[in-house]
Amino acid sequence: MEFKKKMPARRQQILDFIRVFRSDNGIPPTVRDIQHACEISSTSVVDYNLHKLREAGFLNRRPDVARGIELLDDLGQPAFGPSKVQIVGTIAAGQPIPVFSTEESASGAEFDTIEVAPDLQKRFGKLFALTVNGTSMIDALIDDGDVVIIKPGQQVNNGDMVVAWLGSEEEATLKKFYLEGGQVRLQPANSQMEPFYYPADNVEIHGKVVEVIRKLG
Amino acid sequence: MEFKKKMPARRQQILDFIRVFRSDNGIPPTVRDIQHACEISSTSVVDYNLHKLREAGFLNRRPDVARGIELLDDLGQPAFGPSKVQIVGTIAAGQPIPVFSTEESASGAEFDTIEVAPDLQKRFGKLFALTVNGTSMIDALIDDGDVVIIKPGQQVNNGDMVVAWLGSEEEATLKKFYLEGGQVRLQPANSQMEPFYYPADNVEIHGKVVEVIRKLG
DNA sequence: TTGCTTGCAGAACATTCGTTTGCACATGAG
DNA sequence: CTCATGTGCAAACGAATGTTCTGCAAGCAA
Repeated sequence: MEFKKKMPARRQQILDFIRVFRSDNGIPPTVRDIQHACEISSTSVVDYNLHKLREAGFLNRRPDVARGIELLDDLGQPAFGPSKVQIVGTIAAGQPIPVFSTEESASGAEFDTIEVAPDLQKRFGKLFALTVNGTSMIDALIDDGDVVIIKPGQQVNNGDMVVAWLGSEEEATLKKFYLEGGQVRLQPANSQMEPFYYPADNVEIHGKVVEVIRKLG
Repeated sequence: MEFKKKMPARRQQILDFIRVFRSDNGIPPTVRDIQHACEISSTSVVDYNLHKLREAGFLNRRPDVARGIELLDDLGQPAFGPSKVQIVGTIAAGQPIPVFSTEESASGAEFDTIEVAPDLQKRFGKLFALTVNGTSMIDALIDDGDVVIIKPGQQVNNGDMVVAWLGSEEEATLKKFYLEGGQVRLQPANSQMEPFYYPADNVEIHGKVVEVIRKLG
Protein backbone atom coordinates (compact mmCIF):
# COMPACT_ATOMS: atom_id res chain seq x y z
CA MET A 1 0.00 0.00 0.00
CA GLU A 2 1.33 3.33 -1.00
CA PHE A 3 0.79 6.21 1.41
CA LYS A 4 2.48 9.32 0.20
CA LYS A 5 2.37 10.38 -3.38
CA LYS A 6 5.33 12.52 -4.16
CA MET A 7 4.68 16.06 -3.03
CA PRO A 8 5.22 18.81 -5.63
CA ALA A 9 8.28 20.90 -4.85
CA ARG A 10 6.19 24.05 -4.55
CA ARG A 11 3.96 22.42 -1.96
CA GLN A 12 6.88 21.10 0.05
CA GLN A 13 8.46 24.52 -0.03
CA ILE A 14 5.31 26.11 1.34
CA LEU A 15 5.04 23.57 4.13
CA ASP A 16 8.66 24.05 5.12
CA PHE A 17 8.28 27.81 5.11
CA ILE A 18 5.26 27.67 7.40
CA ARG A 19 7.26 25.63 9.89
CA VAL A 20 10.23 27.97 9.81
CA PHE A 21 8.12 31.10 9.96
CA ARG A 22 6.14 29.85 12.90
CA SER A 23 9.27 28.83 14.73
CA ASP A 24 10.90 32.20 14.06
CA ASN A 25 7.93 34.44 14.79
CA GLY A 26 5.69 32.51 17.10
CA ILE A 27 2.69 33.07 14.84
CA PRO A 28 1.73 31.44 11.56
CA PRO A 29 2.33 33.32 8.30
CA THR A 30 -0.37 34.98 6.23
CA VAL A 31 -1.18 33.87 2.72
CA ARG A 32 0.82 36.82 1.43
CA ASP A 33 3.79 36.04 3.67
CA ILE A 34 3.93 32.68 1.95
CA GLN A 35 3.42 34.25 -1.44
CA HIS A 36 6.42 36.55 -1.11
CA ALA A 37 8.72 34.05 0.57
CA CYS A 38 8.12 31.39 -2.05
CA GLU A 39 8.07 33.89 -4.91
CA ILE A 40 4.59 33.00 -6.03
CA SER A 41 2.84 35.41 -8.33
CA SER A 42 -0.64 35.20 -6.88
CA THR A 43 -2.36 34.63 -3.56
CA SER A 44 -4.75 32.28 -5.28
CA VAL A 45 -1.91 29.88 -5.99
CA VAL A 46 -1.02 29.90 -2.32
CA ASP A 47 -4.62 29.33 -1.42
CA TYR A 48 -4.84 26.49 -3.90
CA ASN A 49 -1.82 24.74 -2.49
CA LEU A 50 -2.91 25.30 1.08
CA HIS A 51 -6.17 23.67 0.14
CA LYS A 52 -4.29 20.66 -1.18
CA LEU A 53 -2.15 20.50 1.93
CA ARG A 54 -5.27 20.57 4.05
CA GLU A 55 -6.74 17.66 2.10
CA ALA A 56 -3.51 15.76 2.60
CA GLY A 57 -3.83 16.28 6.35
CA PHE A 58 -0.78 18.42 6.89
CA LEU A 59 -2.60 21.43 8.24
CA ASN A 60 -5.86 22.99 9.20
CA ARG A 61 -7.29 26.35 8.23
CA ARG A 62 -9.63 28.34 10.42
CA PRO A 63 -11.99 30.02 8.02
CA ASP A 64 -11.94 33.80 7.91
CA VAL A 65 -9.41 34.31 10.65
CA ALA A 66 -6.10 36.04 10.14
CA ARG A 67 -3.13 33.71 10.37
CA GLY A 68 -5.49 30.78 10.70
CA ILE A 69 -3.07 28.16 9.43
CA GLU A 70 -2.63 25.43 11.99
CA LEU A 71 0.07 22.81 11.48
CA LEU A 72 -0.85 19.25 12.36
CA ASP A 73 1.39 16.49 13.61
CA ASP A 74 1.43 12.92 12.35
CA LEU A 75 -1.67 12.09 14.32
CA GLY A 76 -3.73 14.97 13.04
CA GLN A 77 -3.41 16.91 16.24
CA PRO A 78 -2.57 20.59 16.37
CA ALA A 79 1.16 20.98 16.87
CA PHE A 80 1.50 24.04 19.02
CA GLY A 81 1.94 24.98 22.61
CA PRO A 82 3.20 22.81 25.40
CA SER A 83 3.20 19.09 24.71
CA LYS A 84 1.36 17.18 27.36
CA VAL A 85 1.71 13.46 27.87
CA GLN A 86 -0.87 11.45 29.75
CA ILE A 87 0.24 9.75 32.94
CA VAL A 88 -1.80 6.59 32.60
CA GLY A 89 -0.84 5.09 35.94
CA THR A 90 1.98 3.95 38.14
CA ILE A 91 4.57 1.25 37.90
CA ALA A 92 5.75 -0.65 40.92
CA ALA A 93 7.20 -4.06 41.57
CA GLY A 94 4.45 -6.58 42.23
CA GLN A 95 1.64 -4.64 40.60
CA PRO A 96 0.09 -4.97 37.15
CA ILE A 97 0.60 -2.20 34.65
CA PRO A 98 -2.54 -0.39 33.52
CA VAL A 99 -3.41 -1.30 29.95
CA PHE A 100 -3.04 1.62 27.64
CA SER A 101 -4.96 1.32 24.42
CA THR A 102 -2.85 2.96 21.78
CA GLU A 103 -5.78 3.74 19.54
CA GLU A 104 -8.24 5.57 21.68
CA SER A 105 -7.84 7.20 25.02
CA ALA A 106 -11.30 6.89 26.51
CA SER A 107 -12.52 10.40 26.17
CA GLY A 108 -14.49 10.19 29.37
CA ALA A 109 -11.59 9.39 31.65
CA GLU A 110 -9.45 12.23 32.93
CA PHE A 111 -5.73 11.62 33.27
CA ASP A 112 -2.98 13.52 34.93
CA THR A 113 -0.55 14.92 32.44
CA ILE A 114 3.06 15.98 32.44
CA GLU A 115 4.53 18.62 30.20
CA VAL A 116 7.47 17.46 28.13
CA ALA A 117 9.77 19.07 25.62
CA PRO A 118 7.92 19.39 22.30
CA ASP A 119 10.70 17.70 20.35
CA LEU A 120 10.09 14.45 22.21
CA GLN A 121 6.71 13.87 20.61
CA LYS A 122 8.08 14.92 17.26
CA ARG A 123 10.73 12.23 17.48
CA PHE A 124 8.73 9.41 18.97
CA GLY A 125 5.09 10.04 18.16
CA LYS A 126 2.44 8.89 20.59
CA LEU A 127 3.75 8.65 24.13
CA PHE A 128 2.53 7.65 27.55
CA ALA A 129 3.91 8.21 31.00
CA LEU A 130 4.02 6.24 34.23
CA THR A 131 4.78 7.45 37.70
CA VAL A 132 7.18 5.22 39.58
CA ASN A 133 5.77 4.20 42.92
CA GLY A 134 8.23 3.22 45.59
CA THR A 135 11.94 2.65 45.44
CA SER A 136 11.80 -0.76 43.82
CA MET A 137 13.41 0.57 40.63
CA ILE A 138 16.30 2.10 42.49
CA ASP A 139 18.68 -0.36 40.90
CA ALA A 140 17.85 1.31 37.58
CA LEU A 141 18.66 4.70 39.11
CA ILE A 142 14.97 5.60 39.21
CA ASP A 143 13.58 7.08 42.38
CA ASP A 144 10.16 7.14 43.97
CA GLY A 145 8.04 9.75 42.20
CA ASP A 146 10.06 9.82 39.00
CA VAL A 147 8.08 9.91 35.79
CA VAL A 148 9.09 7.68 32.91
CA ILE A 149 8.04 8.62 29.38
CA ILE A 150 7.24 5.57 27.31
CA LYS A 151 6.84 4.86 23.64
CA PRO A 152 4.44 1.93 23.56
CA GLY A 153 5.20 -1.11 21.41
CA GLN A 154 6.99 -4.42 21.35
CA GLN A 155 9.78 -3.47 18.98
CA VAL A 156 12.81 -2.80 21.12
CA ASN A 157 16.50 -3.05 20.52
CA ASN A 158 19.21 -4.50 22.67
CA GLY A 159 20.26 -1.90 25.17
CA ASP A 160 16.92 -0.12 25.37
CA MET A 161 15.38 0.51 28.74
CA VAL A 162 12.04 -1.25 28.62
CA VAL A 163 8.87 -1.73 30.61
CA ALA A 164 8.93 -5.47 31.19
CA TRP A 165 6.29 -7.69 32.71
CA LEU A 166 7.69 -10.88 34.20
CA GLY A 167 4.98 -13.50 33.99
CA SER A 168 6.35 -15.90 36.53
CA GLU A 169 7.23 -13.22 39.03
CA GLU A 170 3.96 -11.29 38.57
CA GLU A 171 6.07 -8.18 38.55
CA ALA A 172 6.53 -5.11 36.38
CA THR A 173 9.97 -3.59 36.14
CA LEU A 174 12.20 -1.15 34.29
CA LYS A 175 15.42 -2.63 33.01
CA LYS A 176 17.82 -2.55 30.13
CA PHE A 177 16.89 -5.25 27.65
CA TYR A 178 19.19 -7.69 25.87
CA LEU A 179 18.03 -10.70 23.85
CA GLU A 180 20.72 -13.37 23.95
CA GLY A 181 19.73 -16.57 22.19
CA GLY A 182 16.56 -17.84 23.77
CA GLN A 183 17.18 -15.89 26.91
CA VAL A 184 16.44 -12.36 27.94
CA ARG A 185 18.99 -10.51 30.02
CA LEU A 186 17.57 -7.68 32.09
CA GLN A 187 20.30 -5.38 33.24
CA PRO A 188 19.79 -2.71 35.88
CA ALA A 189 21.13 0.64 34.80
CA ASN A 190 23.29 0.66 37.86
CA SER A 191 26.55 -0.92 36.82
CA GLN A 192 27.21 -2.15 40.32
CA MET A 193 24.24 -4.50 40.12
CA GLU A 194 24.19 -7.95 38.59
CA PRO A 195 21.92 -8.80 35.64
CA PHE A 196 18.94 -11.14 35.74
CA TYR A 197 18.20 -13.84 33.17
CA TYR A 198 14.77 -15.08 32.09
CA PRO A 199 13.39 -17.34 29.37
CA ALA A 200 12.19 -15.21 26.49
CA ASP A 201 8.60 -16.38 26.69
CA ASN A 202 8.35 -15.26 30.30
CA VAL A 203 9.09 -11.65 29.47
CA GLU A 204 6.43 -9.39 28.01
CA ILE A 205 7.61 -6.05 26.64
CA HIS A 206 5.10 -3.21 26.97
CA GLY A 207 7.16 -0.33 25.69
CA LYS A 208 10.39 1.52 25.64
CA VAL A 209 11.47 4.25 28.01
CA VAL A 210 12.56 7.32 26.08
CA GLU A 211 13.04 9.70 28.97
CA VAL A 212 13.11 9.80 32.73
CA ILE A 213 12.03 13.01 34.45
CA ARG A 214 12.62 13.78 38.11
CA LYS A 215 11.01 16.97 39.35
CA LEU A 216 12.53 18.61 42.43
CA GLY A 217 11.92 21.73 44.42
CA MET B 1 12.56 50.18 45.88
CA GLU B 2 9.10 49.50 44.62
CA PHE B 3 8.84 47.55 41.41
CA LYS B 4 5.26 46.79 40.62
CA LYS B 5 2.55 49.31 41.04
CA LYS B 6 -0.74 47.59 41.49
CA MET B 7 -2.14 46.60 38.15
CA PRO B 8 -5.72 47.61 37.41
CA ALA B 9 -8.06 44.64 37.41
CA ARG B 10 -9.04 45.25 33.82
CA ARG B 11 -5.42 45.16 32.74
CA GLN B 12 -4.66 42.00 34.67
CA GLN B 13 -7.70 40.36 33.16
CA ILE B 14 -6.53 41.21 29.67
CA LEU B 15 -3.06 39.84 30.33
CA ASP B 16 -4.44 36.60 31.74
CA PHE B 17 -6.78 36.20 28.80
CA ILE B 18 -3.98 36.59 26.29
CA ARG B 19 -2.06 33.82 28.01
CA VAL B 20 -5.03 31.46 28.09
CA PHE B 21 -6.07 32.23 24.54
CA ARG B 22 -2.61 31.65 23.21
CA SER B 23 -2.30 28.41 25.09
CA ASP B 24 -5.69 27.22 23.85
CA ASN B 25 -5.42 28.28 20.24
CA GLY B 26 -1.73 28.46 19.47
CA ILE B 27 -2.05 31.99 18.13
CA PRO B 28 -2.43 35.29 19.96
CA PRO B 29 -5.87 36.90 20.17
CA THR B 30 -6.95 39.91 18.15
CA VAL B 31 -7.93 43.16 19.77
CA ARG B 32 -11.55 42.21 19.27
CA ASP B 33 -11.07 38.75 20.75
CA ILE B 34 -9.93 40.48 23.89
CA GLN B 35 -12.74 42.97 23.71
CA HIS B 36 -15.42 40.29 23.68
CA ALA B 37 -13.81 37.99 26.20
CA CYS B 38 -13.31 40.77 28.73
CA GLU B 39 -16.65 42.41 27.94
CA ILE B 40 -15.16 45.71 26.96
CA SER B 41 -17.35 48.04 25.00
CA SER B 42 -14.77 49.37 22.57
CA THR B 43 -11.64 48.26 20.80
CA SER B 44 -9.99 51.54 21.67
CA VAL B 45 -10.13 50.63 25.35
CA VAL B 46 -8.36 47.39 24.59
CA ASP B 47 -5.82 49.23 22.52
CA TYR B 48 -5.27 51.72 25.32
CA ASN B 49 -4.64 48.97 27.86
CA LEU B 50 -2.42 47.03 25.52
CA HIS B 51 -0.41 50.20 25.11
CA LYS B 52 -0.02 50.43 28.86
CA LEU B 53 0.95 46.78 29.11
CA ARG B 54 3.58 47.35 26.47
CA GLU B 55 5.02 50.27 28.41
CA ALA B 56 5.11 48.06 31.48
CA GLY B 57 7.13 45.49 29.55
CA PHE B 58 4.64 42.68 29.60
CA LEU B 59 4.26 42.38 25.88
CA ASN B 60 5.26 43.59 22.46
CA ARG B 61 3.09 44.65 19.56
CA ARG B 62 4.11 44.30 15.95
CA PRO B 63 2.64 47.33 14.26
CA ASP B 64 0.02 46.72 11.61
CA VAL B 65 0.13 42.96 11.68
CA ALA B 66 -2.83 40.80 12.56
CA ARG B 67 -2.45 39.04 15.90
CA GLY B 68 0.77 40.91 16.52
CA ILE B 69 0.66 40.65 20.29
CA GLU B 70 3.80 38.96 21.58
CA LEU B 71 4.01 38.02 25.23
CA LEU B 72 7.34 38.63 26.93
CA ASP B 73 8.90 36.70 29.77
CA ASP B 74 10.52 38.23 32.83
CA LEU B 75 13.65 39.02 30.87
CA GLY B 76 11.91 40.81 28.04
CA GLN B 77 12.35 37.91 25.68
CA PRO B 78 9.58 36.60 23.48
CA ALA B 79 7.86 33.70 25.22
CA PHE B 80 6.85 31.32 22.46
CA GLY B 81 8.02 28.15 20.87
CA PRO B 82 10.05 25.44 22.49
CA SER B 83 11.92 26.48 25.63
CA LYS B 84 15.58 25.85 25.31
CA VAL B 85 17.97 25.86 28.25
CA GLN B 86 21.67 26.32 27.79
CA ILE B 87 23.90 23.47 28.84
CA VAL B 88 26.77 25.53 30.20
CA GLY B 89 29.07 22.64 30.98
CA THR B 90 29.50 19.41 32.86
CA ILE B 91 29.58 18.50 36.50
CA ALA B 92 31.83 15.76 37.79
CA ALA B 93 33.50 14.99 41.07
CA GLY B 94 36.92 16.58 41.24
CA GLN B 95 36.33 19.21 38.60
CA PRO B 96 35.45 22.87 38.93
CA ILE B 97 32.04 24.02 37.76
CA PRO B 98 32.03 26.48 34.91
CA VAL B 99 31.05 29.93 36.10
CA PHE B 100 27.72 30.97 34.69
CA SER B 101 27.13 34.67 34.66
CA THR B 102 23.47 35.17 35.35
CA GLU B 103 23.39 38.54 33.68
CA GLU B 104 24.84 38.02 30.26
CA SER B 105 25.57 34.92 28.30
CA ALA B 106 28.52 35.92 26.17
CA SER B 107 26.83 36.29 22.84
CA GLY B 108 29.86 35.03 21.01
CA ALA B 109 30.03 31.65 22.65
CA GLU B 110 27.80 28.89 21.39
CA PHE B 111 26.29 26.53 23.92
CA ASP B 112 24.55 23.26 23.56
CA THR B 113 20.93 23.45 24.56
CA ILE B 114 18.29 21.08 25.80
CA GLU B 115 14.58 21.45 25.23
CA VAL B 116 12.51 21.44 28.39
CA ALA B 117 8.82 21.70 29.15
CA PRO B 118 7.77 25.34 28.80
CA ASP B 119 6.16 25.45 32.23
CA LEU B 120 9.54 24.96 33.87
CA GLN B 121 10.83 28.34 32.80
CA LYS B 122 7.52 29.91 33.71
CA ARG B 123 7.84 28.62 37.24
CA PHE B 124 11.52 29.19 37.87
CA GLY B 125 12.64 31.91 35.49
CA LYS B 126 16.19 31.85 34.16
CA LEU B 127 17.64 28.36 34.14
CA PHE B 128 20.88 26.62 33.28
CA ALA B 129 21.73 23.02 32.68
CA LEU B 130 24.73 20.80 33.37
CA THR B 131 25.58 17.43 31.90
CA VAL B 132 26.70 14.92 34.48
CA ASN B 133 30.00 13.37 33.54
CA GLY B 134 30.79 9.98 34.97
CA THR B 135 29.03 7.94 37.58
CA SER B 136 30.27 9.88 40.57
CA MET B 137 26.74 11.13 41.34
CA ILE B 138 25.29 7.66 41.30
CA ASP B 139 24.58 7.88 45.01
CA ALA B 140 22.11 10.62 44.17
CA LEU B 141 20.47 8.36 41.58
CA ILE B 142 21.99 10.38 38.75
CA ASP B 143 23.66 8.52 35.93
CA ASP B 144 26.41 9.35 33.49
CA GLY B 145 24.94 11.56 30.77
CA ASP B 146 21.97 12.79 32.76
CA VAL B 147 21.15 16.47 32.44
CA VAL B 148 20.33 18.49 35.55
CA ILE B 149 18.30 21.66 35.18
CA ILE B 150 19.43 24.30 37.64
CA LYS B 151 17.98 27.51 38.97
CA PRO B 152 21.05 29.57 39.87
CA GLY B 153 21.27 31.31 43.22
CA GLN B 154 22.27 30.85 46.81
CA GLN B 155 18.79 30.83 48.33
CA VAL B 156 17.98 27.21 48.98
CA ASN B 157 15.77 25.46 51.47
CA ASN B 158 16.41 22.40 53.53
CA GLY B 159 15.67 19.36 51.46
CA ASP B 160 16.51 20.93 48.12
CA MET B 161 18.89 19.14 45.81
CA VAL B 162 21.73 21.58 45.27
CA VAL B 163 24.88 22.05 43.29
CA ALA B 164 27.48 22.25 46.03
CA TRP B 165 31.16 23.08 45.80
CA LEU B 166 33.21 21.63 48.63
CA GLY B 167 36.17 23.93 49.14
CA SER B 168 38.35 21.55 51.07
CA GLU B 169 37.64 18.62 48.79
CA GLU B 170 37.98 20.62 45.56
CA GLU B 171 34.91 18.80 44.41
CA ALA B 172 31.52 19.62 42.94
CA THR B 173 28.60 17.43 43.83
CA LEU B 174 24.83 17.07 43.74
CA LYS B 175 23.25 16.38 47.09
CA LYS B 176 20.23 17.14 49.18
CA PHE B 177 20.99 20.10 51.41
CA TYR B 178 20.22 20.51 55.10
CA LEU B 179 21.54 23.32 57.31
CA GLU B 180 21.77 22.07 60.89
CA GLY B 181 23.28 24.59 63.27
CA GLY B 182 26.68 25.55 61.96
CA GLN B 183 26.93 22.37 59.98
CA VAL B 184 25.76 21.40 56.54
CA ARG B 185 24.46 17.94 56.02
CA LEU B 186 24.66 16.69 52.45
CA GLN B 187 22.41 13.72 51.92
CA PRO B 188 22.55 11.52 48.87
CA ALA B 189 19.14 10.95 47.35
CA ASN B 190 19.69 7.25 47.69
CA SER B 191 18.30 6.35 51.07
CA GLN B 192 20.71 3.47 51.43
CA MET B 193 23.64 5.87 51.62
CA GLU B 194 24.91 7.68 54.69
CA PRO B 195 24.97 11.49 54.85
CA PHE B 196 28.09 13.64 54.88
CA TYR B 197 28.69 16.57 57.24
CA TYR B 198 30.70 19.70 56.50
CA PRO B 199 31.30 23.03 58.22
CA ALA B 200 29.00 25.63 56.69
CA ASP B 201 31.80 27.86 55.46
CA ASN B 202 33.31 25.04 53.46
CA VAL B 203 30.20 24.57 51.33
CA GLU B 204 29.43 26.91 48.47
CA ILE B 205 25.96 26.67 46.97
CA HIS B 206 25.79 27.43 43.26
CA GLY B 207 22.16 26.66 42.57
CA LYS B 208 19.25 24.39 43.02
CA VAL B 209 18.32 21.41 40.90
CA VAL B 210 14.74 21.71 39.70
CA GLU B 211 14.67 18.75 37.34
CA VAL B 212 16.73 15.77 36.25
CA ILE B 213 16.35 14.54 32.69
CA ARG B 214 17.65 11.22 31.41
CA LYS B 215 17.29 10.67 27.69
CA LEU B 216 17.24 7.09 26.45
CA GLY B 217 16.88 5.35 23.11
C1' DT C 1 -10.70 14.94 -30.87
C1' DT C 2 -13.18 15.47 -26.05
C1' DG C 3 -13.10 15.65 -21.36
C1' DC C 4 -10.88 15.74 -16.90
C1' DT C 5 -7.31 17.02 -13.67
C1' DT C 6 -3.53 19.70 -12.00
C1' DG C 7 -1.33 23.94 -11.59
C1' DC C 8 -0.62 28.87 -12.26
C1' DA C 9 -2.03 33.85 -13.07
C1' DG C 10 -4.47 38.19 -12.41
C1' DA C 11 -7.85 40.80 -10.50
C1' DA C 12 -11.39 41.99 -7.61
C1' DC C 13 -14.07 41.32 -3.50
C1' DA C 14 -15.31 40.91 1.47
C1' DT C 15 -13.97 40.59 5.98
C1' DT C 16 -10.89 40.99 9.65
C1' DC C 17 -8.38 43.77 12.33
C1' DG C 18 -5.03 47.45 13.91
C1' DT C 19 -5.27 52.30 14.41
C1' DT C 20 -6.94 56.99 15.00
C1' DT C 21 -9.90 60.70 16.37
C1' DG C 22 -12.96 63.03 19.37
C1' DC C 23 -15.34 63.20 23.51
C1' DA C 24 -16.64 62.37 28.47
C1' DC C 25 -15.72 61.55 33.32
C1' DA C 26 -13.16 61.10 37.29
C1' DT C 27 -9.21 62.26 40.46
C1' DG C 28 -5.60 64.88 42.36
C1' DA C 29 -2.17 68.73 42.44
C1' DG C 30 -1.44 73.56 42.12
C1' DC D 1 -10.98 77.22 40.42
C1' DT D 2 -7.56 75.24 36.42
C1' DC D 3 -4.77 71.92 34.55
C1' DA D 4 -2.88 67.44 33.86
C1' DT D 5 -3.49 62.61 33.91
C1' DG D 6 -5.61 58.18 33.76
C1' DT D 7 -9.46 55.67 32.09
C1' DG D 8 -13.46 54.51 29.35
C1' DC D 9 -16.57 54.98 25.28
C1' DA D 10 -18.24 55.25 20.22
C1' DA D 11 -17.46 55.60 15.59
C1' DA D 12 -14.94 55.55 11.61
C1' DC D 13 -10.81 54.87 8.68
C1' DG D 14 -7.63 52.19 6.22
C1' DA D 15 -4.35 48.60 5.94
C1' DA D 16 -3.95 43.67 6.30
C1' DT D 17 -5.65 39.47 4.95
C1' DG D 18 -8.72 35.51 3.59
C1' DT D 19 -11.66 34.32 -0.38
C1' DT D 20 -13.55 33.97 -4.92
C1' DC D 21 -14.04 34.36 -9.94
C1' DT D 22 -12.38 33.90 -14.55
C1' DG D 23 -9.08 32.41 -17.62
C1' DC D 24 -5.14 29.81 -19.42
C1' DA D 25 -2.03 25.92 -20.34
C1' DA D 26 0.00 21.44 -20.04
C1' DG D 27 -0.58 16.53 -19.21
C1' DC D 28 -3.27 12.40 -19.68
C1' DA D 29 -6.78 8.98 -20.70
C1' DA D 30 -10.90 7.33 -23.19
